[in-house]
Amino acid sequence: MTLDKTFAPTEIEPRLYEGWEAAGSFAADPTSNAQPFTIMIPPPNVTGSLHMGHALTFTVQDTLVRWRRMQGRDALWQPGTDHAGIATQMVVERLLAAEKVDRRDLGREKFIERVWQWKAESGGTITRQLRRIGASLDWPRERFTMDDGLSEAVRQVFVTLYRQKLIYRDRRLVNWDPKLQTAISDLEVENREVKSHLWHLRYPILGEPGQFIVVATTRPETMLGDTAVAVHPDHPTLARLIGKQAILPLVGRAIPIVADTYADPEKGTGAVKITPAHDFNDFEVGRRHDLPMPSVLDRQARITLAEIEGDLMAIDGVADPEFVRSLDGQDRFAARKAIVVELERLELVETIEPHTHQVPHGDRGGVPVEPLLTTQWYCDAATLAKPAIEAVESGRTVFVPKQWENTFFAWMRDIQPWCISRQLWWGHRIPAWYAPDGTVFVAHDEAGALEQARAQFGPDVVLTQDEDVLDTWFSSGLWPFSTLGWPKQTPEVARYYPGDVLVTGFDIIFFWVARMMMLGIHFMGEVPFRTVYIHGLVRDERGQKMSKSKGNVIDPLELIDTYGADALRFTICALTGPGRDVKLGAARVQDYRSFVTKLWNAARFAEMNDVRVAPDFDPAKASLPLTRWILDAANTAIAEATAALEAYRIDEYAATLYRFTWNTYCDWFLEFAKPALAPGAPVEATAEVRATAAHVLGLILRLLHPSMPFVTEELWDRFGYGPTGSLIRTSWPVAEAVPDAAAAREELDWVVRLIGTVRSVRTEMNVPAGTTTPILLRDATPATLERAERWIEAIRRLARATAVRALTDALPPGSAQAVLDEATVVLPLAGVIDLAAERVRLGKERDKAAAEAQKMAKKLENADFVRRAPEEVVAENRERLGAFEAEVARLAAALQRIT
RNA sequence: GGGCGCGUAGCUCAGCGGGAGAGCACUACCUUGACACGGUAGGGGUCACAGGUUCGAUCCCUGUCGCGCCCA
Repeated sequence: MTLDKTFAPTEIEPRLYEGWEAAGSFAADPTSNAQPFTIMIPPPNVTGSLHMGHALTFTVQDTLVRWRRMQGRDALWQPGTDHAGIATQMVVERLLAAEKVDRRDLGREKFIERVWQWKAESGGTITRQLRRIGASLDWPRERFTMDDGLSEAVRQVFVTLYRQKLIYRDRRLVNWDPKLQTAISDLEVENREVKSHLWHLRYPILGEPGQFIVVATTRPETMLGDTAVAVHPDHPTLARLIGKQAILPLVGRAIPIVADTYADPEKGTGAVKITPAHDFNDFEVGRRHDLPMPSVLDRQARITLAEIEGDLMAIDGVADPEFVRSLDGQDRFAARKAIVVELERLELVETIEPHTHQVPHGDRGGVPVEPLLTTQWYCDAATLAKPAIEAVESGRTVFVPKQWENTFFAWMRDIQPWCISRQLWWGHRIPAWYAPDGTVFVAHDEAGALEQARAQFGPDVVLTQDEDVLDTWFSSGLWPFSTLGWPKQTPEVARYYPGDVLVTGFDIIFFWVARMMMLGIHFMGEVPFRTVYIHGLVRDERGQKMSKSKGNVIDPLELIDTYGADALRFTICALTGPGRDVKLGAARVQDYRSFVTKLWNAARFAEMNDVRVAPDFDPAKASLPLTRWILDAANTAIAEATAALEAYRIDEYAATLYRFTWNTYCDWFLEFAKPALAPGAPVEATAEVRATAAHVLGLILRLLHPSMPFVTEELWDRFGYGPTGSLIRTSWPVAEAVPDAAAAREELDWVVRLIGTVRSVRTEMNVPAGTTTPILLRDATPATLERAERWIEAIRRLARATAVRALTDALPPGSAQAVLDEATVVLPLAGVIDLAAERVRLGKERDKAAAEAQKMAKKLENADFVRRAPEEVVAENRERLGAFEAEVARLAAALQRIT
């Protein structure tokens, strides 16, 4: 079975993964008696390919799932993808554009066919890539948000909420993306800083020739739709104009000057133009003052005059219908320029100041959104939010880290109606049908709508289905139960809802977590998950966000190709602190690849030394200090690793195992084991050491498996710990009592400190590595001397010693000395070391110990400290004072001997 | 403007009331039969700053400065 010199992930990983998948190792078992453990995958977009953010979130999820599965839980990690309405439609439209086809020419039905075709051909990219990082998803359960079953869930939810009046149609301002020509929700709008101007425009006062009210605006092109000018009621100079009328330049219409606190006297000129149909604040002002709300921009954000045609009039030097008509059909930015030029010509521009402000942009289309007055479907989020808020307040769902609950609350407590209709083709079509007179019927299908129509109208009428589709997040919001078969009452729904933990980034707390909470509670009567674990974002090594435009994007698949999936996964685990972004570059992954290699080489060493699995090995029967010591240390590692995972401290879990594997098992245990494994060692000791080495290596493989599934499974197989591919289902280790652990710890601790002390002195005194010396112990107790004798082989190897024995005579000339507990360690190095340097070194050691002792003494002299500090703290300080004082004395004596 | 988070060794971060830590990087030595993707040892920090609470503060409180993010 000889292990290769190095671990070759590219060859081994696919084979292992296929083996697991074929064997059904990832499968949940609804018939099992085990306690379920459920994680719903945040469904990646079907258009997606694996990026570092995915690598982070899926590594964390897989680590948790594999761990719980090993603990014997019936783990369900539910896979699937999201149809991603806008994103997918854009991908297919681009493909069509390459064929010089517009989707409108193709027609809705044909277009949707094309999307499905695209999905069949290219939609599997992300799921293939998930396999590359080792994600143990239960693939036969894979779902897609547009599957029949999930679509049925969507219709069921829509119809139910409609009947409960929690979904309704409303005509109000909506965020309109003129590029994609669809409404979008508040969340899909991102404010971007834009350098522009603030135009101060003069609106003539009606009946007061030569008098103007000056309004400041960032959007002169919307002035055609102005229906008022607002000033603050308490404005010192402008308030007198309230109740008068202004003449809207260019249009010629008279508009009222109204009092409204929305006009901030400190900002701009103190007067603002009110365009209710094209600004959210103005819309509210318009409602308060019952103003007309003409739209002057169409769905492509071009000027349209249809609603103001009748208002146009010619006023010399102020308004010119011909000019206004020339704007019809012009793009909003072209119109802005033209209007400013015309107003300047009319001397109606007072000033133009440079102005930087936040402009809302569509997150997908990337162009400024246009508030537009349209009829859309809305969901009454405020009502649904209440129980969701309550669930988090009462702790039925807990956020980790907890501070994200504040973010959740802040948004949920001020939640706005959720615009759920989209003017797209790819998505869940809204199950609403209209009679010729506009009456709307909401039903599961057309037959249901017809039935309702017959009941209302008597004779059959022709119904047309709503053209719009639902916001993608509407179906994602049902994911925790729609994937389980709901609305059917499947065993899965009963068993795997609610889920245990949702793992995701903070960027979709609003988009997704909040919606799942609202809809899950409403339809299932219970929260969709007990814990929401929020991790950070992946950034590049310098902490910058990865973006294509910056060119700092790292491809996780390339990292996997170069370093292996285990190295990438362990790196992610090690760097994922709570509430911290993960700064990750190839260099880091390379660093942690060394750990994978280290593990591999430790296993090779074991193999070469005939370390074999001993099936009947019992830690409780370990007799040697060395084996008891490493078994005890393993128990500590098991406890720490388990506690870390329970607390979602993936970084601590990784650090604990890194330390235990490398520093404890490799650096000390295997080194100490070498004498016992060497030829000529006592047979019984050799057997116990071998069996223990195998046992603890097995523990390490089990403990590391959740984060490094491939290399651990490979070694598990090669060593024959179990059948091929069985580690994934092997039980998670639990601590097992070790006889006399404290004594073993004390013994090994001393040996480690002795070797460390000797090594330190040798290096500091520049003793050549090849030089060996006896180690002489002065003032050592008989117990110490016996201990040294027991470990003579290890001490020889690790401390470059020829022998260890008591020193009863005078100090040999040219010796180096160090203090270890009650003893002084003496290394006779005549002719090798510089005695003057040794004197300096010992002096420094003594001063250091003396400084510590003095610190302790000073503390203990403080009566307040002795009186008020806890007893054990005072006792500890006394003890340390004693130890330091003894050390100072011994060092001083050592110094004395050479002077 | 409101809120959240962060400022600890050159870098990345852990610790968060009683002895300043890890990994990487660095320096020196070591090609010793698992591993140079290695071993051993070492240097390096007024724990952002200023107050306060406390017997005691990197840790708790207040303020200041700097950085990042979210919301308006």
